[in-house]
Amino acid sequence: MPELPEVETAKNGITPSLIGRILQSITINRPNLRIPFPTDMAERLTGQKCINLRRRGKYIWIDFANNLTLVIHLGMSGSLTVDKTSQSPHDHVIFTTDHGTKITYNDPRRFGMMFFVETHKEHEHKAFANMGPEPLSNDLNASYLIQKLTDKKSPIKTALLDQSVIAGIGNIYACEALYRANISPLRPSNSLNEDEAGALIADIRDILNEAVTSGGSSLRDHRQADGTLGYFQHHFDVYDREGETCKITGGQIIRITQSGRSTFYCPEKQM
DNA sequence: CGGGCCACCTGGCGGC
DNA sequence: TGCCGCCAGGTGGCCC
Repeated sequence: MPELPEVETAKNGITPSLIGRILQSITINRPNLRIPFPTDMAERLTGQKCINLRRRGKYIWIDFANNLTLVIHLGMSGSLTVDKTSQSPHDHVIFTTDHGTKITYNDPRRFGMMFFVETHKEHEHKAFANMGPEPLSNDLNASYLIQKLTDKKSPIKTALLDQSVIAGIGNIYACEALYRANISPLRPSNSLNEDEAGALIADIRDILNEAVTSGGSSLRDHRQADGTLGYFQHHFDVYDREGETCKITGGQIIRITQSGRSTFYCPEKQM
């Protein structure tokens, strides 16, 4: 599921059940996801009070009163559900609060991860030390982006997936933002001028904000924390629409492969 | 060092 | 109906 809008939706979905609550128990049903769970993860969390939830890029940060922050990444297929009504063999971790609320981490492909950092020392961890600015913050602006792309000859689509350039963008929203900005995904990153960089940033923000408002995108069976489906997938202009007609030019949307990932775009609109 | 390729996993879907 | 190959929202290690 998880690019910035889906991670933000997941974080917001579990926040009311966790803030101010004490974890009563943690059930861990297997030794690892992509990487092993931290040693004594359940013991370190049991009895701890949750005081805040934050998001950085595609990671959720859950802060506890003892200065411990649990970091969760949803990988390709992870989800967090409050009081899930059905069970699945891919329910790997279940957090139970002192109110009896259960928050289930489910992840069929197990590309997700969980680890600890010391609160307010997140940036010392390698996952965050080199991470680019949040796209919805003022840290991202045209002069930053131009400077960051100066020596990059790789395609702009590939650069948008690079979390050290901008945090949180993935394959869907990279395609959608380039479509809106009329920029070909094949353009060398360092060929963008300041106006194009500014327009691209504005479109990235619009897309991400719209998707968050829509509860994210639900591909396959992914759902929000309360079990409802996101619906931004119905607003995709190009993603997964190979062969369909561009609503602006009437041209055909095509699919190409860049760095091993599918790119969807309209060659007539995006130059 | 930048960039490409592949591995990590499971499951759904289309084609034969 | 089955089976098989391909594809999937991400990341990071290895290699040139």
